[in-house]
Amino acid sequence: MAKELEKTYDPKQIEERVYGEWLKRKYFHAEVDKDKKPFTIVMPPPNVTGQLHMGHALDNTMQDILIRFKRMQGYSALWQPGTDHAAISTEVKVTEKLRNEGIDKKAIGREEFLKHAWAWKEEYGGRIVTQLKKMGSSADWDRERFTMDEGCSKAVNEVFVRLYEKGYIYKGSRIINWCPVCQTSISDAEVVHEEQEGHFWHINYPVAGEEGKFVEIATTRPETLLGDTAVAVNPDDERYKDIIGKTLMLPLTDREIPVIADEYVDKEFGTGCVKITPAHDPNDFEVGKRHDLEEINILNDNATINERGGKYAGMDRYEARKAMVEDLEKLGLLVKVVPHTHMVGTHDRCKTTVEPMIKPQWFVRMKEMGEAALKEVDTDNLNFVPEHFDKTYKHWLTNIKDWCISRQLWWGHRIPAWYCKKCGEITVSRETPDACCKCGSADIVQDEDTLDTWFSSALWPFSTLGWPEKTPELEYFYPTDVLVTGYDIIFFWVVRMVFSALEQTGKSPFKYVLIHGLVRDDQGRKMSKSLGNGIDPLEVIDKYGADALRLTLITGNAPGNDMRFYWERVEASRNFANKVWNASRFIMMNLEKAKDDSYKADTFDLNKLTDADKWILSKVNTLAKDVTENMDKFELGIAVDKIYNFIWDEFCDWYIEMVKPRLWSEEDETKDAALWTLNTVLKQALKLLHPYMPFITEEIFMNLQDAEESIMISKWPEFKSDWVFEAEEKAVDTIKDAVRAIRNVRSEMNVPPSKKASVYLVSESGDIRDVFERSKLFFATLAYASEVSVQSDKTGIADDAVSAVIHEATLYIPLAELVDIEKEKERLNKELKRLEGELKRSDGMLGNPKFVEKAPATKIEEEKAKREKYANMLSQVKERLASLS
RNA sequence: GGGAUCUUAGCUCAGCUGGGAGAGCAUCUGCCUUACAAGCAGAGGGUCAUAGGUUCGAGCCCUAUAGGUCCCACCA
Repeated sequence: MAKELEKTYDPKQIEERVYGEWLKRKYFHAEVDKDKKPFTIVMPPPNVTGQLHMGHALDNTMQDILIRFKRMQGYSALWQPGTDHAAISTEVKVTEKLRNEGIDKKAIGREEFLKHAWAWKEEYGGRIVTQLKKMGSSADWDRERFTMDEGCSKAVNEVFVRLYEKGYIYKGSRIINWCPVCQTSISDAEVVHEEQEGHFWHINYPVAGEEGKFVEIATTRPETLLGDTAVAVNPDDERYKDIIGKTLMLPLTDREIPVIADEYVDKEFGTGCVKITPAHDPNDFEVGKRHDLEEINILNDNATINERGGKYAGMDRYEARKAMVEDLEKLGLLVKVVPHTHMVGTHDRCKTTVEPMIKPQWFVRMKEMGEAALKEVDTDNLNFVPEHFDKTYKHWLTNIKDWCISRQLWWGHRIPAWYCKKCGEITVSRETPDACCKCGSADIVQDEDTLDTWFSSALWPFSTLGWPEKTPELEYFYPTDVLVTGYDIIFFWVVRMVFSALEQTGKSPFKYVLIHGLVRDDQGRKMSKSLGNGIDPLEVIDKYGADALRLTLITGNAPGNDMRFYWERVEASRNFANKVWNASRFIMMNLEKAKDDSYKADTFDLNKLTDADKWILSKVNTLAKDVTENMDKFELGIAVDKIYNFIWDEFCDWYIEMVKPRLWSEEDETKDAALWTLNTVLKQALKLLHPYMPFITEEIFMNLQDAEESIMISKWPEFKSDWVFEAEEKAVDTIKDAVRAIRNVRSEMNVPPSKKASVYLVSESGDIRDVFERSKLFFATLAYASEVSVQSDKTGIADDAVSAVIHEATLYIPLAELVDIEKEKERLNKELKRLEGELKRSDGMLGNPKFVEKAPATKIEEEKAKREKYANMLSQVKERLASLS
């Protein structure tokens, strides 16, 4: 059975082999199984063209932990994976690639371009999935989906048609955000506002027919002057009351524009006069609607000035700005230029400054669906973890505007709308129609635009399960249980999934939204390509193993909080893996030497266990309960911290050390109990650790035992009432106290471990004496004692022995040659002071009538017990001091 | 302008419903003790941002202040 294991854990040799084995045995695959309860997580689909980064690593680790946990608990646990077509970024990449090959996108046309795009997808689409596998992700790859596959596309069309028929999708000419580089409209969510250093140009607009009279306006974008169709002032502004209704000569043009009054204008800001450009500013657009102003578009799609711009036509927007400012100065109309920092909208993909433009686009009406989504989060059907993120969600939904869903791209779901060339009617249809729905003409042409990527991702939780078909999967696995994602895409994605699911399926798509933060660099900066400070998860895996990376990402982190990445932390994780490895190695070595197989018994006579065995069994039992509870609350950081402490401190540093003398001895009659306990507790601990560190736990588990075929599908440890041993826990805790007290004393006296000494334990309590009597063997080892004498008084102990006091007992170590009486007194006095302090605190509480009156009885009892303990220890210390002087 | 969140040991962070301040790393002191030096044993180090308040009791709840971070927002 157990074979020889290397002295240090080497993940490289193991991870690929173990993962391959899991795949081969189909452990990741979840089926509809009426005998089991379903548990479902849908993976946020990474971009097909993307590469694994720390964000994915964290996101996927958390999901994998939850899915492995639930799988072991006996659920039919489905982790539904897939990838996203990522419209803009893929289109940009493919276009770039073609350009490098000397191919012009527009020249080859839509059909041909899409062939290239699909080829690109085929080539790179698998990369991210391969990388996710290296993390140990146990997703059901047999069910892998793609947002543009047949089923998802069908769902997209279905939703589009339904919303259109309901009047929730409409086409309209509105002011939208236009990216001049990507040459497409983008939604509000895709615009990021960046602070930029700019200028305020103060310009005089001459009043028509009144020589020498001007209205001074201030603008940050002077080039938009060409599209001005009014100047607005506040109706209550006394300064400008007299010019309302007058006409101004628009400089650099031959147009005249009116002065209008509108509440929108802030009297305090700028000059109090605002130029109105309805075609290139969202506010001005609104003002224009109110005052019925002409909308003059002065820009081409690539942000050069169009034919309406006269002499500036053809210039780029910034060139035109410069030229116009110069011309205004020549005309003496430029009053001043003031430096001004302001927020400028940029496209989140390419960082280009967006240009507001009026364009015919498709929109989703958000009012009703937004309200439904808003209400849902107040029910138990939808919960954020941590809870406060529901505020972010609500805040966004409260201020939501209609969603612009059309994109002037080729890569994506083409809008299922056809225009009739004859009558102009729009036909919206699930399948390509033969004729216009109104006049029957076959002369129809499909809308050129595609849908926003998020339109299809919004359907992901149910489209991947077969919706709109009523599949068994949809019936069984939907609604899903948990969505794991970063707080940065709550508005992009979570909100849209919720309202889409509510509208289409009548249910919230998931019960919990587990939010995590960002993985930052060691200086707390966001990892980014431009800074070059990103750390490649694959490099971490290569150097330290996937388990170490996973542990690092989970340890010491609370839901929703950002974390910093330190190589030192990965090292610490790796060290833990090695610790687990070596402890297991030690145990297996000893199991091999066992005379019989009784340690394998599922039912072992617990009466044969010693105090130490019962203590650790009781501890691992409590651990199972604590870990399960915390994982149920999504407190993965707390759960893994408890496992770590149990394994390293309690199991390795204490229990294994306690049993060593029994294992060394040939004829110890409790040896089989020790072996059974080591084996049992290790298996329990490995199982609890498995979701966090799947590879190493599997590798050890497979070497350790042959009863179960894999730790992945083994049974999750449950709390067992017959593994509760309170008395033994207390007894061993007392011994640990004694051991620590002795080690402390020895360390302070600089006694090396090699120097053994006799230890005397003196206690008036028969129970305490029994405890030490029973555990004498390991107590002696841990306390570096040559021999241990348990007695009820100080008979036979030298007066100058070093001593240590614990509750209800005093320990003596006669180390005459080493003892410095003064130093010993000093130590005891320090202890005296500490105990007096504790006693004072305790007396203060118990002496407070209000505390005794109002505090819960258990608290008071607890405090009384403490007081008694300290009083007892204090008197021992005093006695000891007295005997020394 | 609105909102969220943070301020705890030298560093990075835990601390769940209020009941004697924790971890990892770093530092210092001993140890090559037959699983592990990627280890073992021990130690030092914190008026929990500040000021009030509620409470028998506050790192935790309330209010204000200071500083940091993030998100949203149409101030030209």
